[in-house]
Amino acid sequence: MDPIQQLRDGLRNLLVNSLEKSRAQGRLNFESLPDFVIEVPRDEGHGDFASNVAMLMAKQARMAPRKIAEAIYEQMDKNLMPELERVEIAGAGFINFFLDQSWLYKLPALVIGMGDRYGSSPKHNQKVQVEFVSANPTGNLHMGNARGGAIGDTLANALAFAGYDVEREFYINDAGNQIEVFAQSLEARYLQLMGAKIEFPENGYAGQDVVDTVKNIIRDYKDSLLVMGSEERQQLVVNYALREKIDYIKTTLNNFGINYDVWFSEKTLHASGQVDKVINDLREKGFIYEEDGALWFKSTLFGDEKDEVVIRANGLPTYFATDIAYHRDKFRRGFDRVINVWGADHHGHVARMKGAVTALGYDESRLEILLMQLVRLYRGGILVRMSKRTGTTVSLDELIEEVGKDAARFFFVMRSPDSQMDFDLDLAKEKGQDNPVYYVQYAHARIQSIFRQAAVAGAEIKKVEKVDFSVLGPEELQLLRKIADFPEEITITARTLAPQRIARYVLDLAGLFHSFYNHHRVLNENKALQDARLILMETTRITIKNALGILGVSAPDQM
RNA sequence: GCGCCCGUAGCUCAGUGGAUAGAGCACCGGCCUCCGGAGCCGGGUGCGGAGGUUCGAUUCCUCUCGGGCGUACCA
Repeated sequence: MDPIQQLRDGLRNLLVNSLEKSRAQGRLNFESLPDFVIEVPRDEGHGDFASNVAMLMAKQARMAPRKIAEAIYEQMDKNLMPELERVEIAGAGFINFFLDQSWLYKLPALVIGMGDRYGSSPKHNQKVQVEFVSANPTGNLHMGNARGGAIGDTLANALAFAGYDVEREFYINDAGNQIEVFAQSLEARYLQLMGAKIEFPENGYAGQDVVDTVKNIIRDYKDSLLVMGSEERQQLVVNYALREKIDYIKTTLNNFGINYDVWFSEKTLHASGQVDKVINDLREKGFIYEEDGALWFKSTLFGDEKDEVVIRANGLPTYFATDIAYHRDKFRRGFDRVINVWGADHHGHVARMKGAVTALGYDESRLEILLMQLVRLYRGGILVRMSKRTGTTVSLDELIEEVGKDAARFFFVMRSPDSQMDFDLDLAKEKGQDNPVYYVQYAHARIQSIFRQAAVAGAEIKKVEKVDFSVLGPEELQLLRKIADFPEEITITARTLAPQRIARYVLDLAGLFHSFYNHHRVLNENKALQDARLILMETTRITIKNALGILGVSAPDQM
């Protein structure tokens, strides 16, 4: 399978074997094996792999790390690892392994054999749900939704590649307070446009998009709503608007490369009685008490700062109550991991949500909440306030139109979710070399161009099994080594929920390619070298394309 | 006040407790008779500050300064 993993396992074996022998001979004293790593050193001069086992062992062995490393070295049975060329002890006590480079020669066949699956791990029968964006269906999608979309979808892709069964879910907030206000706003706009002189609700949705929706309603329903009672009228306009908004959201996210498996309606949680049920269940378990006419959840039991209202004095459930029901529903659907991508403005909700999950009897570590810092929008160097209500900011569909899906997605994911992001609209609108996505896409297009040239020249691309890779030089082997890192890069991304790793990885890989390209010709007189380099190019291309695929960015054949 | 996130090069940002902390942009200088110059090569006295834990701290802990967000019977 994964050749890197095989080598790591081999080296781990070698070390453990040597440690045990040293202990048996009384040269080394230790109770248990430390949790050591076998990593690819940053600096090539430190070998292909390195281990920190000697340093971690120092305390319990009561020996200097370098002494321990020497003891391990002396007991090492190199026959266990035929690829091993030499071992060095370096620095504070690192054990550096230098391998015969021929292990890399097996890689191209693996990559080409797996094709668009290269980088993926075998399925391991674990279900994970990623819920992201879940924007209120009362307005346009803003930059925060866009960032959440790029992050969530990239994570979902990475998790799927890492072997999980992944479900993408959008939670539709189609119930609750903001929907009432939405309905009142729509109704007021309708009546106003029909000539009535009435006040617009003070906290209503004042954006132009509401007016546009109402104009559509008037187109379809004319003045027929004037004779209705207010309740019936509000019902009609809000249902109309929700349909329109959800449709808009679906279309826009689709254009952003995002397709959900499940669109989950908040309303159904109320309708099916699940909200009442979950509050009752928590009450029976003793996590709910009554005060000032409201029902409270004892979130302080779980480390929250204060308890939280679940049923208001007016008898209506809060958003939190609905969310508890929602999360029980998620776990009942059998997910091993439940991942929510939330804006940082919801961070106060994390502790109590986890508390509620614990109270319901689930292990809270199965709920992972990825907090994403908010996006600040700049235009002409000036901060643009984002307000859904007034609609004065750039929406996702406008962004896609201006900078394109590829650039936008790459840009959002490049940054770590927990760092605040300044989005400079003027810069993003510049289609050009400032944007790193072009650097990567260009690498892919260039490789395709080489193949077009090869075809013109009538160059034959040999089967990978018949190619001799020993003609490749250090720069090319470095490229292969980077390609070999890809599967692990994905599993780390899936474990640590750090989608920016994929962007960094593919930038690095493209950089190695461009450097290679400028120093060596693929098509040349030396046929054996040409054969090997053509395969190397295809191997590189597949990896770039797969990485871009995870990011939701296209890999163009020409630009 | 309290809580969460962030302070890394002139700017925007990477960096799963490891060795000499990186990239892009900007700035300066090189590279096309040759597969796409949207490229390559070279040029850098930077981890906000102070303690602590550790063989080893940009990374973990405490305090402190600065920025953002939250602190509703809103979502």
